[in-house]
Amino acid sequence: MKYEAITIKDIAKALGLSTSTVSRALRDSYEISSETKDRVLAYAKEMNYRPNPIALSLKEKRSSSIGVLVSEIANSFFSQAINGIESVAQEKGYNVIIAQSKEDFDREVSALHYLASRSVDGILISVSAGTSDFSTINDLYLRGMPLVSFDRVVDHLNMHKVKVDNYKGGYDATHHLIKNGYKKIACIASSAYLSISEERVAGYKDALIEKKMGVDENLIDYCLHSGLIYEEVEDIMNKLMMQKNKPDAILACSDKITTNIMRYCQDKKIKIPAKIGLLGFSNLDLTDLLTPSLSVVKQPAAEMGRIAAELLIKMIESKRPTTTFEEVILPTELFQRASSAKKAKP
Amino acid sequence: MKYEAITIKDIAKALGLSTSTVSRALRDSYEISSETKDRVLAYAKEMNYRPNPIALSLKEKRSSSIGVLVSEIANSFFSQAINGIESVAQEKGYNVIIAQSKEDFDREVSALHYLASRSVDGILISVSAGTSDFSTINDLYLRGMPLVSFDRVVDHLNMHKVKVDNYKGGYDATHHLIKNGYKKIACIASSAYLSISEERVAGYKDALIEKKMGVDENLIDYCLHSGLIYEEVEDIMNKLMMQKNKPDAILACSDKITTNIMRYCQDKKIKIPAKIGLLGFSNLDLTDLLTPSLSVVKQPAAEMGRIAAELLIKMIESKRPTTTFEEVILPTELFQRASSAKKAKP
DNA sequence: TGAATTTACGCAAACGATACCGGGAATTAA
DNA sequence: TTAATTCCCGGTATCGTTTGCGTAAATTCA
Repeated sequence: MKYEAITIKDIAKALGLSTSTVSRALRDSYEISSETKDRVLAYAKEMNYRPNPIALSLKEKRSSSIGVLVSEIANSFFSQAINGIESVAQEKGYNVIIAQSKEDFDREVSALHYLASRSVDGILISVSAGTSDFSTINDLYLRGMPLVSFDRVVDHLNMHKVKVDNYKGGYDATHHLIKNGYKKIACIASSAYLSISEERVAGYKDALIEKKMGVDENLIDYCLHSGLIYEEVEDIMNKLMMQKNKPDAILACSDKITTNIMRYCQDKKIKIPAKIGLLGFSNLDLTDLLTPSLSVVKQPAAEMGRIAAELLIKMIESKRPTTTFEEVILPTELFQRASSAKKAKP
Repeated sequence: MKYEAITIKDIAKALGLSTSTVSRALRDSYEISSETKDRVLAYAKEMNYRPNPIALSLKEKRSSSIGVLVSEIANSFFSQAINGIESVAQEKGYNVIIAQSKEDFDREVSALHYLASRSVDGILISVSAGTSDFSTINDLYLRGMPLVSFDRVVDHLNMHKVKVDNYKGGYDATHHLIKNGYKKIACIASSAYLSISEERVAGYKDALIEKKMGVDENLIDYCLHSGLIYEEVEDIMNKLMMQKNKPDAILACSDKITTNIMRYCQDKKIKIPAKIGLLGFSNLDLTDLLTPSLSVVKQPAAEMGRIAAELLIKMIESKRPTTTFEEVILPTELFQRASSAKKAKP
């Protein structure tokens, strides 16, 4: 069943004019008499005429829509980011088309191809945790597709980047744990492919080194799927808790990892923070209401989305190809709560 | 800056063929010799040819995209629903274009017009809490736009509906509270305009009446913005806690209302469930980890999204106009946890 | 009055792809 | 040898819109 709507041709036929006259009348061209304009406008309004955006897209070679590729929509960070993106897009007259990679490289590539085949004017991308090959993205860049990466940016590619200060986020979080008396701090990061993992871990390491605490590689681990699967976190936690140098605190570097650790500790009846301190990167709204209330590093998700969307639309609407790329770095925010409370002196 | 891509014309010119021949070769028509097909296919592959979806849309009068209108993307229920929608759409070759109304009627109308002007083949809609006038939706229906409403459905309009058994959800929740010894159960619902509010409240009332507990209208209140704004919930809670017939339990009928009540009780140091029991509709992942763990009525959000998307795509792809409309009703699930624990005998 | 402008509109091409129609060349049948 | 097929392929209209160009009619100017 089709949704049939009135076209410029219908108006032309009804009023005995040519399509060009109608088109110009609707665009208020100076070469159309005011009487004709009035007739056309009145009829168009009466028939509720709306220009066909697809025909316009074909003509103008632009679709007025932007693609957003994230790993998982049902993730508080990304849904907040999309919220920001949508608000900017709506304001500037762009559609937002969303796609999710589910942290899978193949799905990411096919989603990119799908979006890229000229159905969007630009793409906002946060790469999947499973992605180590960026040739598809680079191909798009080389072919002139406006791209902006956010959160999980790709360091060595030429494009605008919007991210948080992951190094400082990791550093501050670790520093806070140290200050609160934790001695053996483990770090569970997302996929090692991601620069955000690298940076957060670097901040973690430097905080330890600065306090002369030494870095134990056995206390550092990575989740290929960013903790999306519980078992992934479970395995790492089992390994960590079995080893001789057992941690007394954990820095979790993504939302799902953080909450899955909480779930693990609840299952295994490991008391937080008595047995183990916990501090995680998270954008969930309710972390303050959790048991125990969760210390988190929060990212300004909606703002990242807004800034990324603005950069992208600026690129799309620019006459000349963009040659210099910005890297916008926003601050993270540390919320100190019960899950990383000061450790009782032994 | 534009993203230039190869067209069928370029291939035709390069190989000394006509566009029609190239088109047929690409579609594997029988009237093209296998040599020509091979040449075309090889060249197309080499040049990474992809058909222009916009040109196709114009020709076929379909855009292969569906619009989704929700009140707020950064809401666990809707992001889970969108997740389900996206997975079905992706599978069937449709783009998903999202728009949010922010619970505002005007934004809803303009978003609908935006989506409707032939840039989508159909629309999935969950109406905003501020909507009492459904003429825009009805206009779209009359003009043949395929529409499916989900969650917040519109009762008196002709369209497929996918929802949960709100009545039973409200009834079961209230029954559970009664069974656990609560005597004065308040109910805070979303906008009174929404049928989900009406149905949940009806279930609540019937459960009370069945136990001969009587319905006190002073214990029932509505949030025009579905609890999106904290102050809205704060005002209602203040009113409830001030009045002489103070409730000893609350049934909260939406995600944001539930969590904002928890926040309120934490602020005001009102102990849950000692001072007041709490049970809410919610789709958050972490309700089991909250303090206290939160009793909830959960909706199968992703499944609702999937079913709604399937119904919509079936409608879009149907040759004849849809005349009979389905109403799919899914069960809710009640999770009994600490926030509504059995009341100690006084 | 005749020429030069201006006014107000129509024609047709273009965007990329598809499909109907038609036709030349090669093959087969008579 | 000629007519009838079959095989391949090209021309062109079409989708809805914009826009450069052309051109009658109306107006202005000399």
